[in-house]
Amino acid sequence: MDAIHYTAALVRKLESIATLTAEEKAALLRLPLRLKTVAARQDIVREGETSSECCLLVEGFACRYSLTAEGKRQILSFHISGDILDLQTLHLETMDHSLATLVPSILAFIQPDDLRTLMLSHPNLGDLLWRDTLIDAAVFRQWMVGLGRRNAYGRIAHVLCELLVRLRAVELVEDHAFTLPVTQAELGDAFGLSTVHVNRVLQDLRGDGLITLHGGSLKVLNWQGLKKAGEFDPTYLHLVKKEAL
Amino acid sequence: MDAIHYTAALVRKLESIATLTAEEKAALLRLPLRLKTVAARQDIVREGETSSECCLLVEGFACRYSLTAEGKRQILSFHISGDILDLQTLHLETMDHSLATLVPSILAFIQPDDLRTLMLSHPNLGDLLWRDTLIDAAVFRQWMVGLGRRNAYGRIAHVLCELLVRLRAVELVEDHAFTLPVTQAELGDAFGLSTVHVNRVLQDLRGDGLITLHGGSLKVLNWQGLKKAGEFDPTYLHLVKKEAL
DNA sequence: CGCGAGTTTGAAGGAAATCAATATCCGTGG
DNA sequence: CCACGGATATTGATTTCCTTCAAACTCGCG
Repeated sequence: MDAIHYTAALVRKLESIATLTAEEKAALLRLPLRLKTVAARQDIVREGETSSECCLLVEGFACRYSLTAEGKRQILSFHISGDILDLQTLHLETMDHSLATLVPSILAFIQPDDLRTLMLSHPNLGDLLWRDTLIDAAVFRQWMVGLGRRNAYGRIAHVLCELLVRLRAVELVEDHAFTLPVTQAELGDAFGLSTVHVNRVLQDLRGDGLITLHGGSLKVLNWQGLKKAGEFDPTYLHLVKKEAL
Repeated sequence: MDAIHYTAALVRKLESIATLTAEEKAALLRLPLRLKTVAARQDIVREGETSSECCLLVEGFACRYSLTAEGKRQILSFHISGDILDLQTLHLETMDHSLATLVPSILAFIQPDDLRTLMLSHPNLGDLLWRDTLIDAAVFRQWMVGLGRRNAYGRIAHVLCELLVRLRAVELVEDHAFTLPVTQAELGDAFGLSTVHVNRVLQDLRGDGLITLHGGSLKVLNWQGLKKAGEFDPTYLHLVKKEAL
């Protein structure tokens, strides 16, 4: 990340879901931030806590998760550069789930009051943040469809599509390839699958010539095929620029 | 529903998640409404449509759902009296899922502009509506945990707990009993289960003395047991009055 | 080189789906 | 008031997808 403006990631992300005026961009860039670098696999906020700041993921990869009584983990969403992780602290007191980094990341904490001031002076930005939380909810719903009604192959294909489109919207995709810094165990936690089965499904996806995946880098070889396998329709992401898909 | 104020259901619901001033209540009750009665199992809005009004469920039962390519349905949430069904039309253009009634219902349509005017004059109500959409998202997340990490028995137990608590918050529960106007097929669509399996799980729940269910009426016999079976913790509903649970 | 996290493979077991049939409920009209 | 018909619920038998357990393998790294 170039050093100039850490909120640039946020601007770029918000521009992917709406159009900003120059003044709005400037106001976003003026937001006071408290920066923090965090190692991989560290909790950012934990279920039950009352977090007093909103957290912007400037660079890195994070996830939202919840633990069941037996200690099983369900990952609820993945987050990328520019995502505001806990906008909900603006309106809800206690966290009903946890947030954690997946790789070493740069976080920027924003005072809720600064955000409120910003929204008062720029109502459109307030609407835009609300829009962003609604899109998050749409992503949850789409995952629910996968968990409830798609088999493992379709579920994994679907999220890979989702990640490709979201990452491309913030210009983190090059030549249909992106970094997926997630272990197979974590993929399993995200889709309610065992590590073993995730592994087998990934092999199928490779065998069917849809993707390659090694180290943390994923490349989509057959975008049409992957979309079809995951029944992926990007409408729910409500991006302004429709992708050439 | 007593005829006086159809928005009373909304006031009661919002009061379950926050405290309202007298003036705020009055402003809500002044909202212009277009009323409509709808038969059971009718779509209210369909995926892909652009809905131009916000829909308040005054009385009845509704659900949110999505269809996969093979025609499988995933129910995403259940809605009860007082719920605003598509607040998202305020900020998102196209519906990424559908809404339907489950029983004959009374709907009240509100013009987004009326809502916007209301929020301008009463910023707290705007915050409150935002809070409501955040709570909806929390409910989605909780269902995801169920779909991904709980077995059929736990999933069903969990939603029954959720419905009891939500219905009690709007005073629709008497003596641990409420109407659950949902077929076993619909429960299956909600939890990613087959009708057959839902049936077997319900028998287990009955056999374990946790509930009775006949016709559309459900009674919780053993609340502690049901909560335990569903690992239910009502925190995520963010209700103001904590229940005596 | 050797260690450990992550990945891969094999075999066996289980939760839930599917298929198929029967039973029950409930509203409607005779 | 009862008989009928369609929707819903129940039951049994079989199959499938995925889990669990256990072990071996690979790769990056100190």
